[in-house]
Amino acid sequence: CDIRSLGCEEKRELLASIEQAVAFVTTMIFQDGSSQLNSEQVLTSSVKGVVVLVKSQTDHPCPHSYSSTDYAANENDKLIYLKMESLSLWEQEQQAHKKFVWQVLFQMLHCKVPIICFNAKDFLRTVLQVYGNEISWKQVADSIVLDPRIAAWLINPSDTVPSFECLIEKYFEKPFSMGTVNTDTGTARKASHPNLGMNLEKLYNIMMDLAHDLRVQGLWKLFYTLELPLIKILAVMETHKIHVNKQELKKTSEILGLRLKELEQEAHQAAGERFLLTSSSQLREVLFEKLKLHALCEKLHRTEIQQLVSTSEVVLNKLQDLHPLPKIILEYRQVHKMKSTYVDGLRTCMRKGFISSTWNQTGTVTGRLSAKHPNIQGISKHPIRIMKKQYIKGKEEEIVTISPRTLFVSKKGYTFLAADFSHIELRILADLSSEPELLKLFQEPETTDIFSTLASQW
DNA sequence: GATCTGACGCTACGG
DNA sequence: TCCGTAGCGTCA
Repeated sequence: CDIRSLGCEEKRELLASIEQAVAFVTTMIFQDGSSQLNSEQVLTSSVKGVVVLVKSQTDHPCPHSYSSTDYAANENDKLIYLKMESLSLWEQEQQAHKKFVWQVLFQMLHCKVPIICFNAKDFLRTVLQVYGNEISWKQVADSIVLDPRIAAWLINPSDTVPSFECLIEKYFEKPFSMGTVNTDTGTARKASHPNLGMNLEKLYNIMMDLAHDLRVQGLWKLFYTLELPLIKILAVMETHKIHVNKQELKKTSEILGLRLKELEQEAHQAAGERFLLTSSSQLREVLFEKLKLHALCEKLHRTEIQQLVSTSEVVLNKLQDLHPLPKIILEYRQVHKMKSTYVDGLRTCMRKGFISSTWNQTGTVTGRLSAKHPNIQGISKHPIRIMKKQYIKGKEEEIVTISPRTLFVSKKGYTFLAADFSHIELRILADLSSEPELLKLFQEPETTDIFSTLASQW
């Protein structure tokens, strides 16, 4: 039911049944009619509302006891729709509706019953954003959330983007066709999701099966104590914004652009022809077919796929003394990377002077996190120094230092703090193994680089 | 002719 | 030292 149509008494009943629920299965619905269960996640489309399947106490004490193909819904289960978009209706009515939706969500988040959601992080972040004034992140952090996608990834980490359809195929044996979503009319209502209730029911069963598999594989503790709490942490992180120095960014982009033009001219002069400096194949032609520099240097690294002589940093370093061009290219690449990725790239990620990365919990095969837009884990540590030509009297040129990390500005009254354990895995290994040589290494305070010391001994 | 897509090359990060 | 990420770029 759409909760807007409920009377006072029915609302009370709904809250009561939420109190009694054994689980919630949720998905967000977007303006274009798609849901979180659709594989083509359209993050550009804004959120319309949330559909919740409220699972009541079933007659089956153990959810694993029935087969995966049996996804008949319990008739006591309730399917509710919480509208979240704000339309220009009567102000008062809207406020009342928003308040009741919040009551429902608040109760769901607090009743110590699992909320099952495919891509739970996006759901929690949206709740935090919509109800930012009424809710503290601590309240979200207290909730119990299960995400089938993360469970599936933990079982098979090389499958980094398991879609809902893939999970269905896997856990319901035979291929399954998603309910066709009415996208051609912009007014797709709940009626255009005839299968949504069934899909949520399936999602519930999939989660039960995945939970079973996790236990069998000894991964449950990892899932429950590490991956699940992390969902909420990442959701909160994504609602926080980092201020970026916009003026400095613009100024830096211009300085770098000027330097690139200078370097391009120098390169063309050194090469004796015009060519595209950013094209490795054109550079390869100049260096090795025209100038034949590879003849003067043995054992040059080749490219991975085509096995051509590489123009990588390693190779250019070796060619430095043979010709002026390699050195120019090296500087060009350094400056170009700085401009395209850390300055202009950062600017495209900015909204109103701020950035906030998107964190992917299931994006790697090694268990690590990854970040994008911007990839905050990949911002260069090292400042670069460039010559800035200044046409001011008495000052021919000056050296400007550009360090990408200083472009991020902490909130007023706050400061960025970086904290990290030192060689923690190796310390744990030393402790657990009691290996004498390893222990000795940590007891010697003068050891500067423990990895190279260790490598030399191994 | 303009635009999109996948393959490939290069380079930053952390560990 | 090498691996696995993200991102920018060219080219067919």
